[in-house]
Amino acid sequence: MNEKFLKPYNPQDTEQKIYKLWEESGFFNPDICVEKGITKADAPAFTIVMPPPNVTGQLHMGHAMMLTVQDIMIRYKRMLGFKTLWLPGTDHAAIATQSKVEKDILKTEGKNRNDLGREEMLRRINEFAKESHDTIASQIRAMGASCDWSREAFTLDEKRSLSVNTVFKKMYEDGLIYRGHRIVNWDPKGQTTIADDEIVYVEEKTKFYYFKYGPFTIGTSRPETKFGDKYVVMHPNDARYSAYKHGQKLTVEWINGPIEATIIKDDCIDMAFGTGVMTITPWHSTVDFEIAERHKLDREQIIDKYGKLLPIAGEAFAGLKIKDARDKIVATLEAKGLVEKIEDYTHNIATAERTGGTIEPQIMNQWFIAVNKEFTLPYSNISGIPSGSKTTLKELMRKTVAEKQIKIIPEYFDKTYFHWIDNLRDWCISRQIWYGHRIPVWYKKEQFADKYVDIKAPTDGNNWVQDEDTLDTWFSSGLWTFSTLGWPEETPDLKTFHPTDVLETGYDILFFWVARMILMTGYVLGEIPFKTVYLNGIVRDAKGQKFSKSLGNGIDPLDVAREFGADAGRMALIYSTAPGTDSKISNDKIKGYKHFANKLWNITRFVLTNTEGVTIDTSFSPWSEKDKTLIEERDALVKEVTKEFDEHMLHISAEKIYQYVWTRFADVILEESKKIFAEGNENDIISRKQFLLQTLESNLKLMHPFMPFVTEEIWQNIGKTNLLMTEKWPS
RNA sequence: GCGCCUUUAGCUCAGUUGGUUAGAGCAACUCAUUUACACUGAGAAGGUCGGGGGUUCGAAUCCCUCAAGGCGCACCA
Repeated sequence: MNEKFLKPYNPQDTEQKIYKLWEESGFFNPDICVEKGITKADAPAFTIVMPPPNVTGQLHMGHAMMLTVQDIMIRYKRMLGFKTLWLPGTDHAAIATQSKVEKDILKTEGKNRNDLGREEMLRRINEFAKESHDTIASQIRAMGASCDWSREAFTLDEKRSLSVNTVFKKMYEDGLIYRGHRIVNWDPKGQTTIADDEIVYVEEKTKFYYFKYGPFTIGTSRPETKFGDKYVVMHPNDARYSAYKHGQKLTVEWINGPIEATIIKDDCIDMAFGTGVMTITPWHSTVDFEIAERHKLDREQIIDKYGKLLPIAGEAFAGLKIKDARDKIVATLEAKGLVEKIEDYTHNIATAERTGGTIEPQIMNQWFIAVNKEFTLPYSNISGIPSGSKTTLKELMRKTVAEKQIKIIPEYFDKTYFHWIDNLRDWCISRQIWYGHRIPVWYKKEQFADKYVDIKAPTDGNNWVQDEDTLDTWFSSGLWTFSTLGWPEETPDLKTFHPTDVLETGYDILFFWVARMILMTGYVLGEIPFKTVYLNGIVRDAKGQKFSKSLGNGIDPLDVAREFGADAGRMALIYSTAPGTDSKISNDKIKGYKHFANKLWNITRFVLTNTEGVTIDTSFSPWSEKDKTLIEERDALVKEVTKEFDEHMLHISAEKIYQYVWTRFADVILEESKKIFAEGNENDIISRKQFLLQTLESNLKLMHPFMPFVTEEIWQNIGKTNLLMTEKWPS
C-alpha cells in the first residue's frame, strides 16, 4: 500500500498534479479519445458548449456552479463511452468590459475614453481582456473542468467575427436587420443604447404633478419633457371629453407662452388613471412614440444625449440638466397659475444594468432585428415549421420550446420564457461603444445614403467609412453553439457535435442568451442549438444574500479549492440543490464534503490494508450468501444513480452515492468485515475481500463525476495504469 | 397590473410519475473510543409537511382558496 494513505487526504498536494495528468493525456479532446481507442469511432456524440464567462475580472461562485454541473454531466457521458465534447470559451462582454476598463482608467489616470481615443482605448481593453482571460482559464482548471482546451473560443476572435459578419449580412439581405429612427433605451452615462432586457427597474419616490393644459388637467411625473407637448390625448369613449373631437385644435397657455394644441383620441388611454387625459412626448417615451406612429404626429427632441435640455425648451431652460430643469419648470407653471396639485408618487425608473445610468428614451437612428417580420426558412429541422415555409424569428423561438423539441429543466420556466417572447419587440443591436464587433456596414463618405453591407470592407477605392457602432454582445453569443464549431465553414465538428445536447446556465440569462441562441440557430441553420436547457439557480451566501462586490461577501472558488479542495466545493454546490432553485453556500457546508473526501481516502486505506495479496477477479463466483445480497444492493444503487443521471437529477445521484458510501459501505459493511476477517471461514473471507475491492472501484467510478480529483488520486495509487476519468461507467 | 416560484426538524435544504413509519447535512443532546478514519463511531431527540377546504382506498405530492416571503415582465402619462 502506498504510504500516502497513512496521512489524511490533502487536496492541495493533489489537485494541480491530477489536472495536469488529465490535460496531458489529451482525453479532454474527443478526437484523441477515438484515436487512442478510448471511445469508439462511431460512438454517439455528447456536447456541451460552455457559457463563456465575461472577461471582466475573475470567476465567482455562480461560475463554479455552472462548471460543476457541466463537468459532472461531461464526465458521466465520457465514462459511458460517448464522444464527449465540452467546448470552453470566454465572452468579450462589450459594455461590461469597456465600462469596467473605463472606470479603472478614470480612477487611476483621471481620463475618459475620448481623451484616449478609439485605438488606444481598444488597446487598453484588449490588454485587460487578455489578463482576465488568463485568470479565468486558470480558475476553470482549478475547478477540475474537463473541457477541450484545444477548441477554446472567444466571442471576439477572428473565427467568431467571421460568423458574426456572415450572419449580419444574411439577415440584412433577408430584410431582418434594418436601420431606422426608432425609440431606443439611451443610457446617458454609458453614452450608448441598451436592449430592453438590459434595463433594471429601480423604485423611486418622486412627485406626480397635475398641470392645467387649456380646458384639461394633465398629469405627469416628468415635467422636463413637456415643452413640446402639442398633442393632448384622451380615450374616444370618455364621456367627460366627448365635446372635443379628434384633430380639433385649440390654443392653450403653456410653459413658454401660448401654443396650439391638437386633440387626439386613442384607445390606449386608461380612463381611470389620473384625469384620463395626457399630453405626449413621442421623442422620449415608448408609449407616446407608438401613439405618434399611429396618428402620424410630429416628434421633437427635447433632451440631448447628455441629458440636457435643447434650445427648443426656450432660452430660460436650454442647457439645463433634467434634475435642475424640473423644479424651474414647475416654478414657472406655478407662477402662471397652471399647477393644480402635486402628489407623492412611487414609480420604477429604468436604469442601465451595467452603468447604473438613468435611461432616457430617445428616437435614434439605430440597427434593429425585426422579430415579427416574415421570411422564408429554406431548410428547417424545427418541428412545426417545414422547410421552405414562411415564419418569423419570434415563431422560431416559440415553436422549438412549445413543441418540446427543446426541453427546459425545470419545466416551469417554459411559462416565463413564453411570457417574455410574447412581449418581445424588435431587438436594438447597435451600441455606441468601441469594444465589440464593429457593424459590417460601410458608407460612401460623400453620400451617406449609399450603403455597402458585407463581411469585409469594400476595396473599390472609393472613400468608404465604416459604421461607428458595434454590435450588442448578445449578437455574437447568440451564435455560440455553432460559431464555436467552425460555422460558416462546413466543418466535421459542426456535423458531429451540432445540435449540442445540453445548455447549462443560470436562469437569470434565459432571455439574454438562451432565447437568442434559439433565434440565431433557428434562423441560420434551421436547427435547434441544443436539446435540453438545464437551468441552475443563483448561488447565495449563508444569509441568502446575493454575492456582490459592495457587500464584500464574495467567495473566490480558488480560495475554496485552497482551503477545502475543489472536490468539496463541487459537492457543496451540487448537493441538495435542485435545478432552478437558488442555493446557499457556506464554509460549514463545504467542510462537510472535505470530510467526505477524507472518508473515501480512509475507506481505501482500510480496504487496501485488509486485502493485501488479493487482486480483483471479475469472474470470481464463490460469493458468500451475505455478499450476494450486498452485490444486489450495490447493483441496485448503480442502476438508481444512473437513472438519476439520465434524468438530470444530479443532486439526487450525489445524495444516493454519498449515503451509500458513508452510511452503508463505511459504517456497516466495513465494520462487519472486521468481524468476518477475525472470525469467519476462509471462503467468507475471500469472498468479502473480493467484494470490498470490487465495490471500492465501483464507488470510485460513481463518485468520479462529482469529486474527480480525490477519486482519480486514489485510482492512481491503487496500482492502476490508466485514468479513472476514461474508465467505463459501472453497470 | 400580468405572471412565476417558495413555504417540510432549531438552521440549510432533498423528497421524479400520489403508495409502508416523511429524509439528509449542519447545530444541539447522551454515550463510546485511539480506531481504516476525531476530517470518528453508536444512540436518542426533534415534524399537525404555511392555514383552510376538496378529490382519492390513500395527499408533502393533484385541485380550489387564503396568508407570508422572493423573483420576473410590463408600466401609468
